[in-house]
Amino acid sequence: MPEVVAAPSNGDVEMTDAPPAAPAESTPEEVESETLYIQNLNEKIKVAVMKQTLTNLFKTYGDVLDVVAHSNIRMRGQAFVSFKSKDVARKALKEVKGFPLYSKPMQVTFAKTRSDAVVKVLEEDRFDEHKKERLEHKRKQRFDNPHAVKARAKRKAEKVDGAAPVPTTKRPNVLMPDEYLPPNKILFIQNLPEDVNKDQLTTLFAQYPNLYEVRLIPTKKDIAFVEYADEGSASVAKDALHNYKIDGETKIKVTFARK
DNA sequence: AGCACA
Repeated sequence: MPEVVAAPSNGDVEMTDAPPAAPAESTPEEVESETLYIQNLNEKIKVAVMKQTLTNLFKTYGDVLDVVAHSNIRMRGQAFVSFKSKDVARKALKEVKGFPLYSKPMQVTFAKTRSDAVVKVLEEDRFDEHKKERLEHKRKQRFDNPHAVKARAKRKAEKVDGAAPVPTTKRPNVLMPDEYLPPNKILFIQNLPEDVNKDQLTTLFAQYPNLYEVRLIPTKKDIAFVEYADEGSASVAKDALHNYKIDGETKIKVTFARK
């Protein structure tokens, strides 16, 4: 379970001098929403963990009403994060866009449709109606699915041709906290007491299967690297030993190492 | 790439 974590940026507030005049040609001016649609999420991360992480990350901008994510083919790598207002969503979008969560820069836009959670809070009386409509719409989509898919693919293809190269490289404004690193068979141990030795650590980490090697850093006595045979084994040990009180008092920090 | 909410 990820811990509470620093916001991705220093929270600089920008004035919203909205330029409503000419919709930039290749930028089909997005309609704002209380909900953000996030893409390019690391698909190795289990959805429960991802949802928890997103909640923690986004609550620094305002109350998070809901986070929806699915692991099926069509929906994996994506999530919907709902706030109580568009203002909050807009601010969050600006600051979080391009932020590398679990090593993958998040792609953030406004969601196309209204979330149940938002309707529930903003217009509770219409909630049932909203849900009815939504499900109705879903039924229809399913029905004429094959056509829709083809038409969509075609439009996409055309669009790609004339489109300007997408500026995929947005430099993150902050360094990724350890907790957001993707799984790795190597663990990074921090906050070790000065006097631990290799044997102690080996004994500790060998409680969990497939330990491969423990490496101490001669010059930095409070950190170490612990390697397992595979990511799964490393992950088990990490979950078990993160915040473990190694000498009865100092909690060690165990995260995946950076690649 | 992919816009959901049992």
